[in-house]
Amino acid sequence: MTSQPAPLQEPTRRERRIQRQQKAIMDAAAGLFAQKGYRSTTTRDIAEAVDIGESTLYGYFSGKKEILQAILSQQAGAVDSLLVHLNELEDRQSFADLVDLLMETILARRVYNRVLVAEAWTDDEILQAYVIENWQPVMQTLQDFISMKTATGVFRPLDPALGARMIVACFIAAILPVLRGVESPPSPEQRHALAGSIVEIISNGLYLQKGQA
Amino acid sequence: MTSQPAPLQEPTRRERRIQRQQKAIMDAAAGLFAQKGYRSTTTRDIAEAVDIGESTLYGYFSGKKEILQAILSQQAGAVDSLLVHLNELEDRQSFADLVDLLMETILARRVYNRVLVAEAWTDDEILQAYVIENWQPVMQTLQDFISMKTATGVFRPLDPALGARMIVACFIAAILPVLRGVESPPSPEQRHALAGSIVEIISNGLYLQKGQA
Amino acid sequence: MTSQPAPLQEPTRRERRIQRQQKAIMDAAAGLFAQKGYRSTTTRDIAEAVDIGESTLYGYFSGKKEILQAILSQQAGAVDSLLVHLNELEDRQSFADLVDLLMETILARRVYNRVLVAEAWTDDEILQAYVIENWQPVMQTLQDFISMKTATGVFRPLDPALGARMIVACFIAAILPVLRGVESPPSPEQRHALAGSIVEIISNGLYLQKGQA
Amino acid sequence: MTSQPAPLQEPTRRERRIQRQQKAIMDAAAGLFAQKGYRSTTTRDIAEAVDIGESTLYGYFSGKKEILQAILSQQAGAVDSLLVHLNELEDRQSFADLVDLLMETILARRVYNRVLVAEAWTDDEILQAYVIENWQPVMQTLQDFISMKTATGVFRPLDPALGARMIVACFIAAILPVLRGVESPPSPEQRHALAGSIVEIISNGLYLQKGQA
DNA sequence: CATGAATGAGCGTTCATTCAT
DNA sequence: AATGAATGAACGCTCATTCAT
Repeated sequence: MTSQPAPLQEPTRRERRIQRQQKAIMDAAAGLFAQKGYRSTTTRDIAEAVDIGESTLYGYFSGKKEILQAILSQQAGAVDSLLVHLNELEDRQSFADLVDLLMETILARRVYNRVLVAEAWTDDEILQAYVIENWQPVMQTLQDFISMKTATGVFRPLDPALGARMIVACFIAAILPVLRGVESPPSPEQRHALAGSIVEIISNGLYLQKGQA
Repeated sequence: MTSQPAPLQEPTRRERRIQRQQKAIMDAAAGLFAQKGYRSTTTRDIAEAVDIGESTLYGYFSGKKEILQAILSQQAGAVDSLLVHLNELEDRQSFADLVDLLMETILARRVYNRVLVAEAWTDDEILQAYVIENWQPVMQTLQDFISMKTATGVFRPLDPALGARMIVACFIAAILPVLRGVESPPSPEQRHALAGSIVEIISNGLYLQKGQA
Repeated sequence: MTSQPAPLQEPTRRERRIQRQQKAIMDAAAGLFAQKGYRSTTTRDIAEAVDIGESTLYGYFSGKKEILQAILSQQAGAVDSLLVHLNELEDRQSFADLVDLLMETILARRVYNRVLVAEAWTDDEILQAYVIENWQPVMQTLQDFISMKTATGVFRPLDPALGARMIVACFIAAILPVLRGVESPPSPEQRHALAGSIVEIISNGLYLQKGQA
Repeated sequence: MTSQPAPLQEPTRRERRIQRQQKAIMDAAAGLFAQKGYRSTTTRDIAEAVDIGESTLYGYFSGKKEILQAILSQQAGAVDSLLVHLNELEDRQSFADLVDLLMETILARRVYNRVLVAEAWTDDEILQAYVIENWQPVMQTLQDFISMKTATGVFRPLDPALGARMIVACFIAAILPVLRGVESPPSPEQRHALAGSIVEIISNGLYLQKGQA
């Protein structure tokens, strides 16, 4: 008895405090991983950045590797939510809005994504589990969209896989310096304009078409 | 005849043997750096890959870091040679040939380039010294080309910097899996066809133009 | 009473434990440095002598070199305190007491001083920073004392610098085997008698003077 | 047959060349050992100083340690020759000449002696084999001399061992900076004058004696 | 729950010595 | 006889992790 309150669902207080601390550790660690790489970042670096004792980290994560995995996992959900919008992609949905959303999604957690790129670049398991696994549905949806457009004579005949890759490449290239950490993220307005330009290029190419004035 | 004194060029025998050994070390190291990252690759790993004693490495390089720098430096010359072709880029020179050459250049040392990307992603000095320094002239030339085409009404009005970035992004995206090490390099024929497709897309876009049939 | 807040001086508990451990490391290291020399003593040797892990050393000193410097620095303060007595050196203060004090001071940290001699013998910076720097004032005071005695006709005419050096040489020679580690240190009584004999010789020489009987 | 000339005593030509090379190595090594210590001097350092290949050293000495021992052994003979003069030490032989000779002997090979002091200070075997072994006869002779003088009423009553140590201490102290390498060696005239001063002090002390004017 | 202290495993590097040429 | 090349052994030091408090 002794007035034990709410024995079942208790994600309250202590639980939240733990999650807040975990997020603080992940943010600090991600910043360091992005700057110096996972391997060159020491647990001492992380602990100092969060201003806690080095061994306190082990109360929130089972080790350095788990901190990395927690950071990498963060992106999975975010990309999933994209699928909803992608599946609705029809003519009435402008490309620009989609690209804008993709860029916004990636930039929202740009530090986490920078870490993801760094690690996936040298680690096959991470590439598979956190990149291919998450982006495969996106690429597939894009390919299906292209196939449909090609079949209906809207798009020129082209390899859907290559087309999908080009689309993604173009908008990622546009934000690469931000992702890499050498440029500031664009304002929503800038980003929107950028998305428009990219879609213009990818849709109609560099060459001026006749009749476009 | 027989008494050829050869007084000048004397990089013979021993010199060549040293350079051969240095290349063997660099190749082995690059493979390991690409797989596990520079930091996670130990000098013991490298020595075992070349099948020499760990301390023998130090007869050819002053340290682990110097091996990395030798690998990174390799690319500088290759990119320089591109500029010659870029500067000749006129109407009569097809885009496709240029893109083909760019891809060939990058893929020729694809393992070295994979290491370069990995390190430049987390190290600002390497990014500056080995990427920006080398690619800036290439990007500038591309921008100038685009500006010229835009001014003469051949290209649509667009930001030359963005256009240049799109061009590079498209062909790099096409070979990214090879660079990353998860796909085999294309045959020259495949590569040539790929270059054609990329140029087609980047030139005229995804949409089928009227009058193109 | 009991509510003593002690707001200022707080080198308590942990601070003292750290200093105790540092001293234990310094003592063990000094013994090894004295026996085998600094260069031939490994950090593993020191750690084993203190019975701690090798890496634990680095929690108390930043490296092997810092352990040496801590040992060398120890003597500075001790020599400084001598100056007080030296400056009071007048007729009423017997030479013997001064020499006794000098010997006691040196022998109190004889192992540290043995290390100091060893390193100063081959390292100019250490010679300057830890020997000349500390002993210069002592030598100067002795020279001033001799000059004064010479001027007043008590001492024979002689080079004060040479005289000072002879004084120091004689008492150091007397304790050299102890400093070197091949003899046990003398008891206070033995040391006192030794000081008397040395002063007798340095004062009146080996020759029996007329009228001394 | 084959006209083999002089099969027995053949310390000619080749033998002498070997000895000349050995001496060159010993001199270079002694200079380095004196500056940086035996342990901190590498075989590469020595080889470079003699301008030969590192492995060539092993044609003249069996290893680094043997070079050191050859250097240390050099002094043995020199000290032995002193004994002849010491044994002739009588009244008619002035102290000053003896001290002058001692100083000259030590300074003649001052670099070798600096190495000897350095190594004997931390190595008991070297102390025994190269210092005590060589200097014991000298000390003994001095003690016998003092005992005789004391018995005949010329010297004051004193411990012969202490007296002998004082004598040696005084003249070594006078040349210590030269031995250490921070002062240039004195000219023969300077050395002679120095010897006179030292003998004056050690004989009659610092105090002005009555009747000495 | 937080942490200072401790540490084993392993890192990059040096060096005296050997050996084929 | 001379040496460039090679290397095992060992060095000083770092760090992710554990544990007593």
